[in-house]
Amino acid sequence: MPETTAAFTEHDHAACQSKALAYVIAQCEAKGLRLTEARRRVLEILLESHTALGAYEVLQRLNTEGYSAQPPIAYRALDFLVEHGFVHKVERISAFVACHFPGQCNAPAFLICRSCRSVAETRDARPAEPLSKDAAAMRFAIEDTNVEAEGLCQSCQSEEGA
Amino acid sequence: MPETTAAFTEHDHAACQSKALAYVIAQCEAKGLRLTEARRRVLEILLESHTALGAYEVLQRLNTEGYSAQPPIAYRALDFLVEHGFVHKVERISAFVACHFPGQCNAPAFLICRSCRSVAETRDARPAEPLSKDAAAMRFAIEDTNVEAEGLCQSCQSEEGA
DNA sequence: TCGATATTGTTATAAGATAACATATCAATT
DNA sequence: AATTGATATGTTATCTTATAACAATATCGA
Repeated sequence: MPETTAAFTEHDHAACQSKALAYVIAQCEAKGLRLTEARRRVLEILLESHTALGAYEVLQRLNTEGYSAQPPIAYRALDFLVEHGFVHKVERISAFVACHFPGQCNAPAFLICRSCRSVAETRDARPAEPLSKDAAAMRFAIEDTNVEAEGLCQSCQSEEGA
Repeated sequence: MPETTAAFTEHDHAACQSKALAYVIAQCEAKGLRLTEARRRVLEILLESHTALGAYEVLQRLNTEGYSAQPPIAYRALDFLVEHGFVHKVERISAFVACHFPGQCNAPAFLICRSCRSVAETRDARPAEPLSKDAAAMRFAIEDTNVEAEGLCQSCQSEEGA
């Protein structure tokens, strides 16, 4: 298996989930960040799967779970989680996915299935490197990058063919 | 100069513009595509600068130029132009920028200035390659990619420092 | 000219995101 | 424990981005 998340492969998801959560808890303690209830719930919702969820989907989940909330609650929690690298925003589909490379995720890249919205995150790719060479040449100061590929995962390819 | 557009460097923009327009016209003739008035106007608006414009900014430009239109007009024209590779959508800022590498633009990558919204497009970078290796390993079929870096261009860095 | 296809015009609304401000909680110090 | 400054939440309203739906029109080949 390449150095990617297990999004499109079988794996022990319970372990995957609890490892990521434990990492976030530890990081928050170490850095004095407050993993409040809203933030933690949002993170847990995202950790349940390797699927990207829109802010309003997260919000709906919060509401059905008895945490009655308005949009800003979800967006603020997501902003916090994204800011600290615990969650990534997948720009292409305006959705959010939990980071599954706790502590090893500098420049994430994503494979996004347009059918099931599963998102695989890769960490060995260094896709923005040629870009940084060009950036340096024109004195452009890169602050953040997005690398996203959309397509069909294996199982959704089968279903389309069916 | 690296193989990027001249967005952040001085250049003969009139030539830049007319070359791109001529290419689109030729391509449309060759492929039997219809470069209608709305589509052409939208393209010309985007070609005026290396700045990315939101759909509603384009729409406003259309309206001030006497082409009274509602949002779908702009979105349809943009969809057409994007579909055929004449314009790119910069997902990170939900905005559109004309392609300045007529005919040589397979997997574009962008440097986006968060201050002036100028967008430089590079074509020599092949940033999605490591990603495609991973994709192949998990039988993920990539259909389209985005590579975007946000930051500050040289002149906006100077201004922030001032 | 007919008919199929593609495009435009228009209204309405869906979906995504944030501004603004009041209230509450936390945590460090007195 | 009380004070206080900073941080986070609750809530309303609104803004921005994008599309659904359908009628009217234009284009092009048979």
